[in-house]
Amino acid sequence: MRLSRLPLTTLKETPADAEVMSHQLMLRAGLIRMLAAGLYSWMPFGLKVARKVETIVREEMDRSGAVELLMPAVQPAELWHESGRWEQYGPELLRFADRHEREFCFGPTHEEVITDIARRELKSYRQLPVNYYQIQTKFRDEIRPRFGVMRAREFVMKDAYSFHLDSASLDETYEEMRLAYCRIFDRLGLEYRYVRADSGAIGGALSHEFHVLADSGEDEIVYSEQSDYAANVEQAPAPAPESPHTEPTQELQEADTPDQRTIEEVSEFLGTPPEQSVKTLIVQGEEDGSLVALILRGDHRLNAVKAAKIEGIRSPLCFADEAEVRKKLGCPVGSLGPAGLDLPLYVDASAAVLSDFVCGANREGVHYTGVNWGRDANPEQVCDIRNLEDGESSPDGSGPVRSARGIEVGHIFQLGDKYSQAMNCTVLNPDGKEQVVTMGCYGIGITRIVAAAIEQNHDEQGIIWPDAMAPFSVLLCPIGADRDDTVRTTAETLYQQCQEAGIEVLMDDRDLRPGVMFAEADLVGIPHRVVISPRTLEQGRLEYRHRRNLDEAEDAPVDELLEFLQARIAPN
RNA sequence: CGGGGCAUGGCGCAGUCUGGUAGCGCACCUGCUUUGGGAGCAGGGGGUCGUGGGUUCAAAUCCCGCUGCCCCGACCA
Repeated sequence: MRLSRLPLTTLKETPADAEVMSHQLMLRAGLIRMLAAGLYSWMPFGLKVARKVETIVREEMDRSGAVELLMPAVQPAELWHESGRWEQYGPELLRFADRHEREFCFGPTHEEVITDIARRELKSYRQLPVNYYQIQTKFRDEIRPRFGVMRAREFVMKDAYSFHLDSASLDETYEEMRLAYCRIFDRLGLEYRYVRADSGAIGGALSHEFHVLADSGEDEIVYSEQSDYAANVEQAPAPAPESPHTEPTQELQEADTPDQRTIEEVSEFLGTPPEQSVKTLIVQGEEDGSLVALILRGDHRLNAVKAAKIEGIRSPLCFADEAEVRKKLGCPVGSLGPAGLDLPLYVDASAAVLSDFVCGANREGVHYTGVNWGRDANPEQVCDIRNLEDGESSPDGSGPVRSARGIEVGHIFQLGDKYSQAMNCTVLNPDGKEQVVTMGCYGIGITRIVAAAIEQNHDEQGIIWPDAMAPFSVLLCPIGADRDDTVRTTAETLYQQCQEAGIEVLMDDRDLRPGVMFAEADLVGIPHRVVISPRTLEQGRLEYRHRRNLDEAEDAPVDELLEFLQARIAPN
């Protein structure tokens, strides 16, 4: 393609409302444009990249034996009533009515539709297992779309759904999908981890997430360096406390702590370490209007997912707001503590073994010291409601875990019979009896991968595309082509040659000044750059640089540029 | 949805407090010069100041409503 034919508009300045680097660079490099909150147009360059991702995903899905189909994006409400999700799904589901007042939604996912297809198409166990997939635009009316296409409302997803007679068959396909996902992310050239995950609202038993590692990631994952244990912190069990509960040695005492609210402030003020104190968080209980207290060691962080799974605690976890706490408990949140608090206490195991600890006295500006369980407060339940932290021991006993941030780009689930049961999707088994099928589902966020790849591959100048995702492999930069016939004809010849050889080549034939041309080249991040200029052409050579090492120029031969390039372009 | 902020040409902003002929940088167009890291000079086009109402001789500026967007918390590929 010739850049003169493509109205590429790049931005020198960063749009003010783009927070993360990938969003900034996608806007600056002209990959996407925002239409409304969470809605983006994919401009020619951006679309090319998204298509590259799609192609690799499609190839590996096909290789795994999955079969592609395409379902409607708009789905009738009846199906969602059948599965029960019309009521469950909440405002994230975009609902609307047609001219006949029939209710529909824009599909955020397709379990209902595929299960409907399956129950019509699949009659015999002989047709199983089968794994259907599609690549399609989804819509989820996110509470807060942000980070550009990373968390957009409309996005492209590859979703696959497998059907099985038994769980052994599901296990097999699940493993095949895991391997296919690994091949996909390997081919895309991304650094990723797959982790045990919480299966969340979609339900089912086993679940793994694939995360692209990036500091801007919204998820925290923990992994062992000694074994292949890796998990989303959401569901990684925290280690049981090493030291058992010891007997009290101190009396309960009040300490004035004016204007000291956070654990850090109080610890500093009283001269006690944070791990010798306890923090108290008030959340809604299972019964409407009821409150419960969560107690954690001062230096630990609450794990909302683990907490919400505990009986007696509202799921999803919902914090009581400050005003409510003040009204019902008579003190600000910074002064709460388990001693004398008239709420059920859900105490993290690490907090439950403390003795002589510090906590709020449920009065503004006052804390207790020398607090002890049994004597001063009694747990309703001792449980695991905190995050596993970097450096703590791995749940599989293989040594310490590391923690890292990740962007969730893939998620595979064993669904079991949640949908097939509800929607009566059965086949005849070898005994001639009707049997409810068992299901798996497997998602990849195509458009999110584009953003995730940029988060992982950029520098101050711009994007550095991995070969497999680059909109073009090679960028030809003729310098002074309007003034120098040799440059122009050489560039034209090389462009033709590359095209005939099947190399995806982009020529910047806009006759820009070199500085502008290079700055834009760096911004859009095409991996292989060849400069055609009078200066080097006089000596019968060209200048080659890889986007990743802009400081290292190589001489490239004019006569054998194709061979030169082919040796450097990674096979896909 | 709760809390905070913003809305002035395509982008980034000033002007708003203290009402008085709408401005800067980038981008865009024309010409000349320049040509290996976002050029220089000269000229030019483009804005009902988000929207509806109110106050006033006069509103981007003050008041009220609405809308949109961004940021912080609970959801997800």
